[in-house]
Amino acid sequence: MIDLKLPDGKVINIEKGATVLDAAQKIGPGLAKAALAGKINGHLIDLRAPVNESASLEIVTGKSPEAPEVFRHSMAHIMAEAILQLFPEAQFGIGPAIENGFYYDFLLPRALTTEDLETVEEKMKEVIAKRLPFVRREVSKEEALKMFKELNQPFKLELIEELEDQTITVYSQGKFVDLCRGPHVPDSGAVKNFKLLSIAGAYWRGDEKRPMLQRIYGTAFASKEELKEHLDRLEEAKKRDHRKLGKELDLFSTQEEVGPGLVFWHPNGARIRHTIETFWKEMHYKNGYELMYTPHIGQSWLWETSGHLDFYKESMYSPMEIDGSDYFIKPMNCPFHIMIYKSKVRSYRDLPLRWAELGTVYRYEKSGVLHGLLRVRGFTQDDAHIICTPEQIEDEIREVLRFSLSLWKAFGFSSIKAYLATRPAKAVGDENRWNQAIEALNRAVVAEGLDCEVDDGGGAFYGPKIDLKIKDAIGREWQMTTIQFDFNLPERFDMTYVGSDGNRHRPYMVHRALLGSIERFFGVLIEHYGGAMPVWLAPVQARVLPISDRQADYARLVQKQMREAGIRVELDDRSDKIGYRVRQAQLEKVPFMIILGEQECESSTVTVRLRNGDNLNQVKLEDFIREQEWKKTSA
RNA sequence: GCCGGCGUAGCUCAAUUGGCAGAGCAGCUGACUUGUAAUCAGCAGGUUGCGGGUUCGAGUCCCAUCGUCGGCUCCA
Repeated sequence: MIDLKLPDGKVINIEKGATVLDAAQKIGPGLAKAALAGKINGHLIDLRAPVNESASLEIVTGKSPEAPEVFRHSMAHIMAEAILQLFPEAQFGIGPAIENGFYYDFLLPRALTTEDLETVEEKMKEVIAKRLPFVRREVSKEEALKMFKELNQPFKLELIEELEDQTITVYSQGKFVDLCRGPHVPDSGAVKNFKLLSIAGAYWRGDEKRPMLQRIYGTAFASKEELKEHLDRLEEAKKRDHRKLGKELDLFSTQEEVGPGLVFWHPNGARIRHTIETFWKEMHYKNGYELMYTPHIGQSWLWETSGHLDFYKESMYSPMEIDGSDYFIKPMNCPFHIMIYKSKVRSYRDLPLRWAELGTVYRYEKSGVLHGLLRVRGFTQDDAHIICTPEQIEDEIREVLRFSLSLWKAFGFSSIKAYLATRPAKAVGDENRWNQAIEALNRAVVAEGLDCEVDDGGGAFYGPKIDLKIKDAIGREWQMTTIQFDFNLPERFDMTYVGSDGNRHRPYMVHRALLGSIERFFGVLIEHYGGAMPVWLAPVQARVLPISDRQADYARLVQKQMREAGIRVELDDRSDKIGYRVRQAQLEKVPFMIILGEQECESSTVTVRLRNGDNLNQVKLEDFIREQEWKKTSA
């Protein structure tokens, strides 16, 4: 007999070699029925796996946090079996569980269509109905190689050959056999709430030189309700798509005749951008930054010195020749800021320098990766460089982080997580500096009470960094802020300052972009608010709607007063019915509709319709103006 | 860049097996003077992304190209 310690502290005894399912049975038949897998000493294992020694045991049910990974992975196998039935000659790549779902990569004799998804789904339902057991087997490496050779599965052979272990586990259900570590649900009937979502091309092992496989993405959840919730979320995301809203609200466009990835800001979008940038500039001045403007192009010397022409050239636009010299359009602002730094001798008394610029850069992005405002070829970074002494670095980092958080709060984002990336194997800069930098980043995160994940060795070769990911209104994470040390450029450009000892020293340099780029930020902002911008950002904050011509004079007076109060206000006195004009303002997501009829005219008041349909009935205009936040003041 | 889908009026979308390119909204003109998400009538709007080809005939089929969408990859 062996002891199994349960999560609640209780200990049960089972026979050595009994299965997890036996143990679950012993705890309770209800639990055994709901069980999907087990967890022995923290490791996920099959329900039918034998337990040979005393350990801690947890039964994984549909409600466990580990469950989705297990049943989604099983779902991928079920899909693979469906594909095998439809295409007996199919070759299989990999099929893992992913966030919210699963996928599997196949090499098939023909391209799949969206109709095929339904066929595959039907087949999967058949497989599920059969409740085929997932059978785990351990075989020797040679045996495995022989097995998958017979099955004509070259991708699997490649994977097996790379495995170090001499014992290989394979899982099978029905006719489908797969190389797999497991665990899986006990049988194919254990999970049925799924939907196939899309087909996509995917290179074998992500390598563009290897064959392109066809990937099917699907989603699966423990309950019908959760599945529906997820599908609704996808639907909601579609509604909020910034490309759709950008067109509907006339915010921006890209134009085929001009070039992909180049953004046109229409008047409405430009209004919002202007408001964002004005606020951003005020905030920077208040937080001790200086603002700068630098050129858009520079001679090749600059990019040779910075190293960009060595390792970033494929992302840069080709040079243009001017008076016999090559000029490149800038993909980054840093070399220009450095040139300002180097324009005179700097003393330790001048530091820290906080230099910011809304700098527009151009990068060549592969055509296939362009995406609305989120991935473009020309964009404006809200860039800054902090140049300081070693003694100042800690305070500076803390300050940047604090500043960043205050900016996010102002724009209505509160859920933020930090990701710290440390020194990779190949890196420049001496280790002391790296350590000091990482320390500073670490302490700043702690001081601000941020959740932080550490990516050990995930930093760039030139320095460690902190990225901030923000969560939007429907729970999606976006990587926006980056705070990045650079031990490379100060060396390459030989940046120095004169210390109190009269000697020259190398300053620290930190790149940081808080919003990231204005374009990308705008895209995220649109999706976060579903196009209904908060009042201070709305391109049109209020629209005055007189019921008939008889209120025309009063309407003009109201408009004038609001305009003089600094409000972006429009008058819509067209001879259409009020319902029509309300509808239009509503579709344009104007925050306030100022309705003026006979009654308002007589009582010298206004009635305000809000975007949510609520009314402020016959209020005094001054009171209404006073009570709203028309402009965000930089705190 | 690669794999696959899509591209018809400013927008959203129709157009049997290849057989006269159409509707709603938006726009313009006029009437209506209106109380909270669409008043009515009329007018105008197109080289079906661009270029080739097959065919008596192409929005529809084929090739190429551009753009876009879903992914892969990249994001020093």
